[in-house]
Amino acid sequence: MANVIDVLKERGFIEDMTHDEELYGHFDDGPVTCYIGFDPTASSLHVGSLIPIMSLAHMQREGHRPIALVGGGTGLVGDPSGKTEMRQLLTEAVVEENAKGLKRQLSRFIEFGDKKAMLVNNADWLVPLKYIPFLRDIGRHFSVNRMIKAESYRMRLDSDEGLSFIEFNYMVLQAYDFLELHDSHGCRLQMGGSDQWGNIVAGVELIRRMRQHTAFGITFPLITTSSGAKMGKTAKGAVWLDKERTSPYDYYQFWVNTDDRDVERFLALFTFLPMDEMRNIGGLEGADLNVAKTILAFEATRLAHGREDAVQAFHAASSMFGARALPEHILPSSRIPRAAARDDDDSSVPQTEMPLSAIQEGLPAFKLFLETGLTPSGGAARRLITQGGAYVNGNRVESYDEMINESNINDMEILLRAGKKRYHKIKIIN
RNA sequence: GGUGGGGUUCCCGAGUGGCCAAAGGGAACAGACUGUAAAUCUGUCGGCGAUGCCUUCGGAGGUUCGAAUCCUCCCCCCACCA
Repeated sequence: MANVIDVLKERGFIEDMTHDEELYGHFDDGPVTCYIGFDPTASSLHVGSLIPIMSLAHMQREGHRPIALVGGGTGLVGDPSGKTEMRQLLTEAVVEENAKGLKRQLSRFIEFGDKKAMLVNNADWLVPLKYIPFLRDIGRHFSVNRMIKAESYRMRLDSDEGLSFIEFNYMVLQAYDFLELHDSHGCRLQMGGSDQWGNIVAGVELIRRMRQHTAFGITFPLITTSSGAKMGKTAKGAVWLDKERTSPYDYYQFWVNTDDRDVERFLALFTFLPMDEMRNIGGLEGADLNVAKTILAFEATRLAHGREDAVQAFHAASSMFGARALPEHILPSSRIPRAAARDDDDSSVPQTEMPLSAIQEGLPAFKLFLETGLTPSGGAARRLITQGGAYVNGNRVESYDEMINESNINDMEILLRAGKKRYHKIKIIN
């Protein structure tokens, strides 16, 4: 079996790691327990968390045991790492609620259960901590001189905002988490984003000092798009893994719109397709890359939402943007339905229902765009139409007060389009 | 506790009585070009069934024909001093 470190390295997951040689050996010695912490700051994870999630999934696939740690306790404190502003502190109730959603989403990627992956919540051991004993046992191993030099505090120490004492403690608590998991589950590897380096190393050192054990750390690169933006942000905000917040259709669209230059890298990071198949697509150019994007979008959507939703999103895309031939030899391991590239199933295109009577009365086009949410305000709808970006059933709307009525209904539907690629269907009901 | 500097539209940031729905930049949106890509150029970018009306410049009052701009009180942030 391949060493997971090689797998992760090859796929682009590793930015940095502590003691490489020994870490390799650690994995050769048998199943390894490793952990990653997730902030329960929101009730859903977003694509920004996909790197850690996928890395845990790879761990599990290679026979190791991943632990997903929900930061129910540290979430009450707030991690200042790499943040310019102090976090809003969370209440315990909110954290608990968010932790539930987190587990549900992680379950799509990782299998939890006996001898499998585990989910722990650090509130369980952090909340009951007693201040004085904690300071005496743990606190004394930390040098303030060193801490204030840590990169993770630098930004805040230099800024006008400053760093509050509660946040200053974050590193110590996270180090303690690592120690706790080391003691209770023999966990000797922590992974995390590159902004977590300081926190991870703090844990590694704490374990060495208190237990005389070597522990390890791996950090992931910050994934940015080739155009330089932080990945996973769109106009509407974060791209969520929760389908109530980001529909499978929108999720699929997010991936299809990947920058040319990112396709190969993203396939490696966000799908499980074998690496040797990816080398072929390095040769693809221009429009041919869209095949690879289609498969990337399909696979990513399948992982997050399941095959059925992925197929639907794929069909909807074919229906709206045109079906595309998907040659067998490109990424052959993908189970995307290649031959049956149907373009008649647009059921996952965003839609709203509207009573027939409302249409019979007729209403100006800009109202329709406003009511479907394609534009945030009436003014924006007027602007869109004035600038020539609004379409009804494929025909450009010429003026914002153009009346829409029964004559625009096809098959009990009206298809609206805003700009080049935002579609919305109106279902007419009696 | 004292002194000084601040809080402006999504973000940064100009504006110190009318010419201010508020410069400039970023983000975003639309058009052209395209491949549901990038880059580039152009336009838009508070709300409203709209050549006008309404709401906005930390909050509440006040002065004035007129306030983001002046006055009073309050809230919050920062720096230095204690």
